[in-house]
Amino acid sequence: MRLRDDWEFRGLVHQSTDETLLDRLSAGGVTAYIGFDPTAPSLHLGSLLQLCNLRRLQIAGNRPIALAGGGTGMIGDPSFKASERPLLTPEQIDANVEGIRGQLSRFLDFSPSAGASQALLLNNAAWLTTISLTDFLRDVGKHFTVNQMVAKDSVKSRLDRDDVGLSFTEFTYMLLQAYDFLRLNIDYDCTLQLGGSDQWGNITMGTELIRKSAGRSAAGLTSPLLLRADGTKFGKSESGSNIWLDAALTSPFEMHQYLLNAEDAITPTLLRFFTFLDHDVIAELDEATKTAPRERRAQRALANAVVALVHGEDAARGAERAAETLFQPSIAELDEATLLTIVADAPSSTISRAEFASGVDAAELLVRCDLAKSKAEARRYIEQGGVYVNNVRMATDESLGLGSTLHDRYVVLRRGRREMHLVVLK
RNA sequence: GGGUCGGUGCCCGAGCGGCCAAUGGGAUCUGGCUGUAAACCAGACGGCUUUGCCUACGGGGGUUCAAAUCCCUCCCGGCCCA
Repeated sequence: MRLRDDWEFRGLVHQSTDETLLDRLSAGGVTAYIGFDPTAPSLHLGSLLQLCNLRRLQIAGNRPIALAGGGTGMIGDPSFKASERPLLTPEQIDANVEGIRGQLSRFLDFSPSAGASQALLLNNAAWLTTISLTDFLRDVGKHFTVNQMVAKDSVKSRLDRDDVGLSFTEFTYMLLQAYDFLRLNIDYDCTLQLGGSDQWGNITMGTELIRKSAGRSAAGLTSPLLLRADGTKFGKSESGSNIWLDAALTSPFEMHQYLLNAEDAITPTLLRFFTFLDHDVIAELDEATKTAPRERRAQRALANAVVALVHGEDAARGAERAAETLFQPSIAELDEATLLTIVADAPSSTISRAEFASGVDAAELLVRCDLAKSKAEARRYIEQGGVYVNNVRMATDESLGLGSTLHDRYVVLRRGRREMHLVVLK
């Protein structure tokens, strides 16, 4: 399958500097890069599309460069941000870059056996923290006017606000990114930068700098922003926190659940962006959502594919098995072996048998299991009928004891429609 | 440095001496309807040893029986001037 056909089918292109770009990528041999901000120790679902795109490029025979923003991270990208970013310390940034490094290898082939399309991981701290200010201003700054910089959509909203403002430091960011592209173009023959649509302004600054200062041509390509039906960004959990790619921060089970609950309207797009499934499979799944939405076949396929991609096949199977077991209405009739298989994959915690036998305050247990932030909140959930023990709604005056266990060892707690937790007596 | 406006709960934003844990909107959560969707409807939404108590309206100090509300001072931000 030619890359061009695949990208068009999946709707991966939002803006492009060059009509022939997809054909050149289809032919292979292009070096392209995407930058990743080291603002956190892990990448999250919001970065997944860019990771997949680099992978797609590599599969088609191009050379992908993942650029960790160890230098730009010192400044902070103001693009479409409502307020000034807090500065990270160099130590934090270094630690974050290291965390991201490990995750990239799941998506890209960094081994020499990949030949000309061997992936590269670079850190722009290498050149950004060493260039002198006067060199930078003469070599980069001279090519741009403040007039055009001020006119960028990405900073316009900040300049128009009457409550926040934009620091000179962040204003400079677009020049730093342009310089990255120039360096990669000269040192690695990198001729393409990809990114989300919010990066368009920064990317074109780069192509312009390359043209003006090196007399070479380079291209830019952005992908559409992934929005949910209500216009909010995809990738945040319901409570607003990120879905991380690091299993220690977001368990495979949680990620699986998040995707399994994707709304119908956005699922076709997610399948195209985040999976490598064949076009006819995707078309079938689209159809399944229309004809038999309650089966959620598309969501299941999506959750399995993404968790497998990020955490491996075993993790995907474990998460699916745990979900099937826990959400079974007749959970009380399950045999012990089945429960035992999901302990590792489901969110779970242990409590001493003696403590549980003497009676545990339900509100306190909910807090301990992370199903409630405070006892007041836990009590509220119980009062509102939002707490289930072994999938049976809990009464306000009910207390928990050995009588609540399954096989004398397990208690399945649920808060609301879908927050599950397995308590194991030890 | 000067002038001026501002800093309120997750976010936006009212309040401008007591009736304020603080109107309203958004977000979130729970319930109903469903498919562990969406939309819609209803309710909840600082904490605790919960008829009460504690902590909160940028930080600290003060006035007062009583302060988010008044005064002093410091910190932070916007705009204008130098």
